[in-house]
Amino acid sequence: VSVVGAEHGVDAGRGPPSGRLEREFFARPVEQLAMALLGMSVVRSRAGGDRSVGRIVEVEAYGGPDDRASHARSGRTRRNATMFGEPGHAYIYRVYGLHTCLNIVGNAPGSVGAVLVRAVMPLGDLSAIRRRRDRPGRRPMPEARLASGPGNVGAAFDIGLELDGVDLTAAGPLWLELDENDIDGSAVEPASRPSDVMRGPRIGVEYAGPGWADAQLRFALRGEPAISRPFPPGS
DNA sequence: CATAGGATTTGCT
DNA sequence: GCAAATCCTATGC
Repeated sequence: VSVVGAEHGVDAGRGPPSGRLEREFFARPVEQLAMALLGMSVVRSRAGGDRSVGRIVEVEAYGGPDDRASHARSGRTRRNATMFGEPGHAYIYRVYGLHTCLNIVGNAPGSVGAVLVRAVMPLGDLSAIRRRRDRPGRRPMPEARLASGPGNVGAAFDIGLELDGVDLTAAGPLWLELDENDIDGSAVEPASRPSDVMRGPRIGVEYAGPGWADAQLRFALRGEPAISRPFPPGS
């Protein structure tokens, strides 16, 4: 894994080797990619500003036009165009008129898909994240709640629509790493512990109908406090 | 061109 | 537990 990030002020020489995930990592079926993303670090670097880091703990996989729960279900549109592009880019969309959600474009060659990041455990620059999330006059929320839920991920990491299409493998405002700020070492082999991964139906896709609404495409690291909503018993 | 509703969150009842 | 916030995409006439 190549070491990058100096252009954004990252101390690349500290700790174990660390660097952006590269293109090949994303070029696989979204169901696999979703599981592999659990435990990875997401890094948001604002020009001349703060740098926020967190650990991905919950994701959902969305497929191509045949997936009736996916934004791609009606084919390519202006909104979802990024989903149909190259793996390793950020697909960002607005929901309910106010929240922005972060997706990571993946897929095997010739396929379409993306992984929705539903929850992140904040690891770095907590004050910057709290500045964007805590309400003045109200009690600071628990760390695990700061980026719990797809809309909260967008708010906590200052991910706006202008980041739609950003290449996550290139120097820029947003990227992913294997072990950046991995304080306890538990993210070293993110996809190698199936028993530590919970699996269940995706959230908020009832409209998709049988076979798609209940497809087991939601994944989370078992026991993580930042998980947005409970899984069905036995997950 | 009009309109329904959404891969959600929050605060109030 | 429920409804408001809020806007733009998708769809149908």
